[in-house]
Amino acid sequence: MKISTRARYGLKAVVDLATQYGGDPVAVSALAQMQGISEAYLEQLVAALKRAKLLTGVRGAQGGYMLSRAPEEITVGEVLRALEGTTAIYECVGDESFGCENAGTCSARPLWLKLQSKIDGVLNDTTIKDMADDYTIQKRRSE
Amino acid sequence: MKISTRARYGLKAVVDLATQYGGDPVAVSALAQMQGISEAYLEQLVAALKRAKLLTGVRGAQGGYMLSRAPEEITVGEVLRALEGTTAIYECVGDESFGCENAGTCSARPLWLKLQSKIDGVLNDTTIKDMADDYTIQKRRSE
DNA sequence: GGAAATCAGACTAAATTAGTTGGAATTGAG
DNA sequence: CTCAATTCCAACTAATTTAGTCTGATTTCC
Repeated sequence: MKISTRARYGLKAVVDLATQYGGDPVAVSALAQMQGISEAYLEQLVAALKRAKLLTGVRGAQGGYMLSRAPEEITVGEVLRALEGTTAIYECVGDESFGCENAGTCSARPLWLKLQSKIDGVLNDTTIKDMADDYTIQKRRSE
Repeated sequence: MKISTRARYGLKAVVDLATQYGGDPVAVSALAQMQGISEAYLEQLVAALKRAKLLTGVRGAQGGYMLSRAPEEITVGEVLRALEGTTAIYECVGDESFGCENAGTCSARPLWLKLQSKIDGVLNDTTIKDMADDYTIQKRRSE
């Protein structure tokens, strides 16, 4: 039940963009440097976020990426869905009501559903602004 | 953030054993048949549950496995930890306080911690008896 | 003694995740 | 006008994890 590096790097990038919200676009190279990861890899992740319309790209020199909406209007759940496709821990409890013929007699399903709803609760309730704020507080503490 | 088949098959087996609690040991072959999966594979999972002392094995003919404790005294969290090693979605929020040097400035960590505690809440609070009961209700409905 | 079972562990196959590579298209700055 | 900085696109490779098989030894009831 691990979280992928995709999700972690991507989410962190969104939070980093949130701290620059309202300013100039930020290049992927800058975002990659902040996290100490490969620019090419992060580019891929950022592209997925753009496809989901969470980010807006500005092409050409001095270009980069910006949040499409205010940090308080983007939830962590949206970001993870853009990066991982779904937040479902198991197909049979996903959004797209995948029809499992045993759904009626499966003893584990009620648990997976319960767990899933708790998870989605946290994810859909936490915004990027919440995360950016936590970050700022922690940064201040460590200085 | 998927749940492995290991976890699903193993947990289901524990629930199946719960419905026989107090009776004779149940052979892996019988458990495997109930789920329609390979006996050899399930044997592996059951062995992990035995190592964690959740199940007790009875060797020899007429042998099999039994729950070591009453269904209401085994939590889903224990079962998953036995099968998957941990329930941590990411090392840095696991039990074994893995020391990440960036813990102080990592903007994502508070989220992972929050999510992790919700997840553990559900898992440690749901017992095998709860699951077995859900199963019985569902079975009755579908008959 | 033989059949039914656990127990043990190495092995293989499949799938997923992580990351790289190469290059085309766009655009601001000089 | 041209060049450097950048997004954008897609196919490729490598690494890791998960799923599942195979073989065989050991124990114990009948």
